[in-house]
Amino acid sequence: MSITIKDVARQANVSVATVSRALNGHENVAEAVRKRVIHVASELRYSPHHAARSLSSRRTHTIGVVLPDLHGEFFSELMRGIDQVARERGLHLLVSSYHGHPEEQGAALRAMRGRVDGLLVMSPYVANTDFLTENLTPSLPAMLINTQLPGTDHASLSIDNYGGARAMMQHLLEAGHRRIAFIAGPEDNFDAHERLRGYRDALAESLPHAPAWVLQGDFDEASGHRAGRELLAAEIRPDAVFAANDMMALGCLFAFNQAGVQLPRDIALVGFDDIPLARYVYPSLTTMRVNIAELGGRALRALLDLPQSPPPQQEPLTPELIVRESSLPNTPVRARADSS
Amino acid sequence: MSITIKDVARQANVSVATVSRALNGHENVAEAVRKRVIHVASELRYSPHHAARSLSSRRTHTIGVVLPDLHGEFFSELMRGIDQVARERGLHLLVSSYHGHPEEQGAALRAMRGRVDGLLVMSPYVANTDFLTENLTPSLPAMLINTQLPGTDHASLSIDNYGGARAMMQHLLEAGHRRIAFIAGPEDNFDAHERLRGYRDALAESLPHAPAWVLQGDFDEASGHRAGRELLAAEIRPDAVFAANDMMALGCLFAFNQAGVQLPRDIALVGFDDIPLARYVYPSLTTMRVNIAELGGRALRALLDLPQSPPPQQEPLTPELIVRESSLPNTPVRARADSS
DNA sequence: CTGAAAGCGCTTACAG
DNA sequence: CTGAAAGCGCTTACAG
Repeated sequence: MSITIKDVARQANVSVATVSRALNGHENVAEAVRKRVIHVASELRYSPHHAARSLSSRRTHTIGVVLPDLHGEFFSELMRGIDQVARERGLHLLVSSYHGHPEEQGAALRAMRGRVDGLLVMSPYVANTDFLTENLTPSLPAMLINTQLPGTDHASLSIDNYGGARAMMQHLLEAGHRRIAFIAGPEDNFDAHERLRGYRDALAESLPHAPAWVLQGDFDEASGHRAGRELLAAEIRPDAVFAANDMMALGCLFAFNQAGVQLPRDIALVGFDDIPLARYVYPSLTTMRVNIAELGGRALRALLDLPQSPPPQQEPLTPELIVRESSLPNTPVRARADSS
Repeated sequence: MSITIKDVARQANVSVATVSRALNGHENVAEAVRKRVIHVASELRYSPHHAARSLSSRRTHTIGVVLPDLHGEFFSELMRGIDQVARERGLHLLVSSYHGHPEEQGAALRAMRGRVDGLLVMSPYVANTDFLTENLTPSLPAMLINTQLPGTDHASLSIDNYGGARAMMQHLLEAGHRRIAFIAGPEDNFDAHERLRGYRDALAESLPHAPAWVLQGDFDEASGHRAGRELLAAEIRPDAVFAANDMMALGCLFAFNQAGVQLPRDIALVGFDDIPLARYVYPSLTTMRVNIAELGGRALRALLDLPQSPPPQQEPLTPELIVRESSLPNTPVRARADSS
């Protein structure tokens, strides 16, 4: 059995109420008593039982984080941002992922009851929002991240994927590219959807007669690699390739490298996200920088402010164009085999 | 106020005890009653209050995971493995990272009290183990991951980094390399330490007169990139470079690519970990595969078995040599600029 | 400034 | 098979 507040009270010769007050920093405790209590508590290695504390205080000091998945560059960065703010505020994180099975979101959300003071939820699915709406209760503050929930005014925070994709297209078009292929993300993914829409709209506006050239990918390197090979096999290759995220862009880049295609001389290539590797590959990758960690951090801060400031729709984060070697127009190609 | 077990009891015309039993699947409930209770519960969207439940049942169905950090390829994979097993067993995960500040581990561990049924702890620091030993109580089962805790018989699971590094050295030596440089990981990191030791020992045994050539890195691409540039500036370049992890190997690879150095013709390059990108870079990277997700999953399974089977020291996971292009001896270098 | 007591929402022997 | 009641370890009005 572990040490409880009673043990501390007995040792310190006070009531449990006083121990509680002393340890929680309430004002109304005599200084000498406080010191004694704190001393005894640390001597006994007492640490309050969290469940008991939160049952009586109605606070858990914990935030629930429900994500589609836990691994990968994106979630990992998101967690970093959330985690950092959580630490600043002394909060714990109860994480739960539903592994790409939207139907399990409901269970994940329900399981959070009585365990968290608030919820951060990301559900980048275009459809299947019922699992969400049905399980978001008004009694538990929740902040949606990158999640589209039509017909509700739920607080949410997202990335301007559409605007970002348009900005990237403008960059490519200004560089003189005309045959621009797009490697799309998963069809049921909201970000992927918006980025594709940005590509299509920008293309239709600038080059009304150019047909959209869209390859299906699913946001991982393998699908980018496949798409890259497919593009190389086309009768007329594209001038430029716009991958809906950096991981696919890298897969595509490696396919091009393997085939001896020179970037950007033969084909320009750009991505979206600005993952850490983007700047290290050769040639370095032009991309739209999305500050994912900031997205997470801001979402948590907004969640904590929620009762006070109820602006439900936050301004979306604007991605920033990062021009690197992979799309530099008319750059002299660097020598690749003439140094030792 | 949200729905409690009392509300369900009232609606279903039974006592709270019966509601509890019905919902928890106990045998001793009349079938008709069980059905009624379940129906009422779902109608009311009742979901048990976790803190209350765990306070009385002494079980939390939650596992605490204390890691140095939450982001990056390694932790992300580790979490994936842990998360998968957690879901199989219906467990939740309370995560906590101490962001590379070992001194905060104690607080993180103590905060887990009354919130978790067990602990998964990773602390890859060579020194500073006091924070750990002082806060690991026998009352809470704990499993150490990749953590060296001298003088205790704590249950732990780790990777055979030393053996892996030796195996890689053997591969390089067999391929005929003699001037082998090593890009080391952080000095206070246990994995880094073991891999360096493997390099040194293998070198000393096979080439007693060859001096060790060690560059300091810190496990990220940037430090690998720096080390790569440093190696290129050496009077006599190495035959082969062994980076203590893949991220550094990639940074080094990009530095070599930028300089026009041909891999593996000019210099062979190998890493450690087998992160997903290793197979996609050009040339693809030879590495030691560490099944990180399995490490996490196995650690959790071992934790759950802990009371029953108390073998404290688990067999370390053996990394597997994955030979790819970056170290293939005498491979014809593929053309890089002759296709269109 | 301090203590006795109620109460948070459950689970679980104990009776019946 | 069911209910009344104790109890889990805290916090917090309420008195004093």
